[in-house]
Amino acid sequence: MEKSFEPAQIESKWYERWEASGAFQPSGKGEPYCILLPPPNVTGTLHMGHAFQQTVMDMLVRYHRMRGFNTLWQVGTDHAGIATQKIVENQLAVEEKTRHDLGRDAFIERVWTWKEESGSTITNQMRRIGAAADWSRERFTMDEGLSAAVRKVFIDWYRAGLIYRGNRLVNWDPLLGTAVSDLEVNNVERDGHMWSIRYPVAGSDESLVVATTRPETMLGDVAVAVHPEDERYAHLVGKTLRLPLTGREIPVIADDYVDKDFGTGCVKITPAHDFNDYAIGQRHKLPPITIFTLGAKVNDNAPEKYRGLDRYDARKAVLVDLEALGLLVETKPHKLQVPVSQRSDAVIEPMLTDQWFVDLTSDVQTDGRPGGRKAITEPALDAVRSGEIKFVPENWSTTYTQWLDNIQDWCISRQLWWGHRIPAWYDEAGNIFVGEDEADARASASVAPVGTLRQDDDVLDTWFSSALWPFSTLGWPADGPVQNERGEVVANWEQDKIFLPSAVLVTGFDIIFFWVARMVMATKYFTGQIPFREVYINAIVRDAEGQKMSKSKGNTLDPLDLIDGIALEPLVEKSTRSLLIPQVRAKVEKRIRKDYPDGIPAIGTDALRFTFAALASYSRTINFDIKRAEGYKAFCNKLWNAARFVLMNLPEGEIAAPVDGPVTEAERWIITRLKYTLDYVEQHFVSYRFDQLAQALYEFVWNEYCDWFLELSKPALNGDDAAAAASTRHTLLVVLESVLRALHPVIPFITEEIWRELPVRSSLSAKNRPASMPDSSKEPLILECNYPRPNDYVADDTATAEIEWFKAVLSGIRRIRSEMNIPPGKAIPLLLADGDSGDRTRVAKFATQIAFLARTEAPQWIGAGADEPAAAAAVVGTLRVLIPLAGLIDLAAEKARLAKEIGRIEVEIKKCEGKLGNASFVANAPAEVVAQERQRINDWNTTLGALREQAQKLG
RNA sequence: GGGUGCUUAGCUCAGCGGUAGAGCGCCGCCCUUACAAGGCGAUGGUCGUAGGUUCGAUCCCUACAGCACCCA
Repeated sequence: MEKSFEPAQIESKWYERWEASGAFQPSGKGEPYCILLPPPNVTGTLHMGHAFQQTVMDMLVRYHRMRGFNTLWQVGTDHAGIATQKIVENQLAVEEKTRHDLGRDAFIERVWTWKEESGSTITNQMRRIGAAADWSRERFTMDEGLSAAVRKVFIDWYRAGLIYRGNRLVNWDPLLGTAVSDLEVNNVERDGHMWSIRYPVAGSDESLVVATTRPETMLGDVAVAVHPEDERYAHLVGKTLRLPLTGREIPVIADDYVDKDFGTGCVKITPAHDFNDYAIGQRHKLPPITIFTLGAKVNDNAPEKYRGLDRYDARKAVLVDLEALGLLVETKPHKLQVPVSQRSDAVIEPMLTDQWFVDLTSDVQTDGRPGGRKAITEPALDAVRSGEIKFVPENWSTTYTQWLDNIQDWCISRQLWWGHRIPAWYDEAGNIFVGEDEADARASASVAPVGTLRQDDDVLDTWFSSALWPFSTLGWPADGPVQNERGEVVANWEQDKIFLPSAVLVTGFDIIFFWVARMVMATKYFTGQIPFREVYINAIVRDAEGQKMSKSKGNTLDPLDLIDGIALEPLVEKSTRSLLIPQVRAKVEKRIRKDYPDGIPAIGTDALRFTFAALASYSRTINFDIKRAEGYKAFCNKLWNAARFVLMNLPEGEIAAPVDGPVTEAERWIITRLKYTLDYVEQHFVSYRFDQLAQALYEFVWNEYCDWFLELSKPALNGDDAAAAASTRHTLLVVLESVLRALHPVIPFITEEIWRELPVRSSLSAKNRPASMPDSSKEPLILECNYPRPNDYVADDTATAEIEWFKAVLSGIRRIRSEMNIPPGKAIPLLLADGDSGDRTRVAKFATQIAFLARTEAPQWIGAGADEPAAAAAVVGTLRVLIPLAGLIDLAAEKARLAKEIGRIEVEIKKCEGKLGNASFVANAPAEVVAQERQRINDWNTTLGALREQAQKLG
């Protein structure tokens, strides 16, 4: 083995071997365990959030595979309708073309080409993370099979009356020219103005003043509303206003939506461009007036002079004209919430358009069939409320249920070309025909079409197809094998439906609505099953200061840069490449030069994964500190070197197990510790506490195996007791081999690499080979081994007590050495006084180890009453461990050290006495707590006695 | 306005009704034959504030403050 851990060398060779072994595919044996990968955008790249999430999934998948489950990690990508279309449109823009220049078919052809070019980027990056996924079943939401599922769901829901087409107010992105979901809209606080405008009452000298942040929309006003109990305006309700600039007459209406105390208490109502106003308009049966085109320019419903103006130019023109008329009462600065499209950053314009919706809100249809709330929404709510689906951490279920309780119908149509085209046709009379294809649509119709049929131009929301992921990827709705475009079988519902429900969904909280809820709806409706039993909501990865990672801040990290390392200049270049604003570029460059003056060191995949695990508590954010990752690279190196030590000390050939079990206490102790560690690990896998899991293994490897067992093995290996030496060699190997398997799900590469170096053909490893791999001629892989279980190991509490005693003695001597500045290499005399018979036995047993590890001469007992030289002392129970002062130690310093220790213990004793002296404590506290307190005070008093005796001896 | 979190060592975070912890950093001594990406040792916190419950509160309850995020 190399002298130190070199991640790049070992990572490169294992992934292909693993994949080629077939172990990533379901074994066909054991209980099914399935994880669905949240499909990333096909043209995306891997970011820290993906890397974290995928590490979590991979740990679970590898662990359960080693535990003998029939494991499937279902992977794939989604077509990301808007994002992908926009990328290709941007490419066309460079050629000074639009998608309309190409036409629909040629454009879609071009998107496919781009998908073929860039679609494997993210899946290849996943392989670098070590993702043990079944690539032979990789799917894409636009695959023929998944598209068939989309069509079937649309048609079935339509025929069940649960999908409808309607003219509704939707969030319209005027830049992209499509409706977007309310989930794709961010409300952003912006500085704006509040304008007060006077509306004259018709046939009177009176007037009203309305306040608005969007004065241009007055062109579409249909009313002014006041609160029904607002006395100031009661006499005007029912009267008519003359709408300035248009000359139209509009009524004053009363509606308790209005807040009397906000502004003037009068609200202009523009139903065609505001969601609240739309609702009021419907209540009062006021037809909306649309005043904008789909490109957010003023349309022909407005007075001629404003027509064709962009909405913001129209605002200026309206204000100028109102001012001229003396109707602009006030202008003041105002902070307002502006709806912004996540996809284009354009300000959303609510628009009345024809769209397709999934009904999620009606209880009963007019013909008596169940409405969407009963058929789709409530089953999805019940799945979580009943506990059938559990969120981890649990409180996210509140987020889920509250959203579903207040859900709106789902607008599923998008005015895009890239996506699943809606399987609906219109005849010349406007009748709708829905079906698999035109023929099916005709055949299923109850009326004869008038003239020719024309297919709907729109496509479905990408999330519509993602909602079907839990069952469409398993082959539904076909009932036999499903092939991909290369003719390979990728799914077979008949067999694969055993993977539904999947075990756990690992995903971010930000898509609980987008995706999680919709998967539950669709899966419940179409299969009658829940899509997954648990939902683990992973934390959001932020930078070391807790800031959100963003390219314009320059605090993003590319997981591959952490794995491979990157020099400063290339890092600056790639971080600023896509930034167009010079000030932002300069800021980002400055930050990167400050944060990473030497670039980013290569820490390797294993250390990155361990870091993610160690940070994965139930907290909702994790702050990624590169320093922490470097620490875990050191851990990998520690493990590596421990393995080197073990291998250096192993003989050639078979390593036989000692016939009567481990010979030494140290061996029985480390095996006990291993057993308990594995017990914790098992619990932490169940509770998804990867931080505690990582910590338990970290502490075992470093603080127990390396710090104590390896050190204790040195005197044993070099000692005279041949049986102890042989047994110790075996235990060194057994524990190392076990802990490698235990660590494999977290750090797969290094564990596979070291494991291969072990004498795997020995009886030791053969017994851990799973039944599924009986072929001994095949090169064994750790990833196919059984996961170590607590019951594979025997606890020995007596041995543990012995070693704890030994550690206390050794730590006492070390403390004296360190505090008295005795050089570590210098051998010192060691005397022992007092103590009981147990101490005598233990000293005899551990004499060699103590002398070796503490660098002392052989221990000498001082008889009771005999003269003692002045010495520094460590106290273990009643035993005094003495280092003579002569020539080594400063008497005054030792006295001061003792006094400090005595003081500390006196404080502890006072605390105990305080508790035990309190009658109500003794009366009310549980008996074992009182007993524990009595034990403590005894122990402290024993130690105190020994320390005082020692202080007295020093004079 | 509704909801959900968070506040513990210099930093990042665990923890928990009964002796306050880890990693990193800092300080001291060591290149001791697995590992200087290391070893040994030390320092460091009245657990956001104020009340309450309790024999006992960092932990449970209430209020408040500050900081995040989600929804309207």
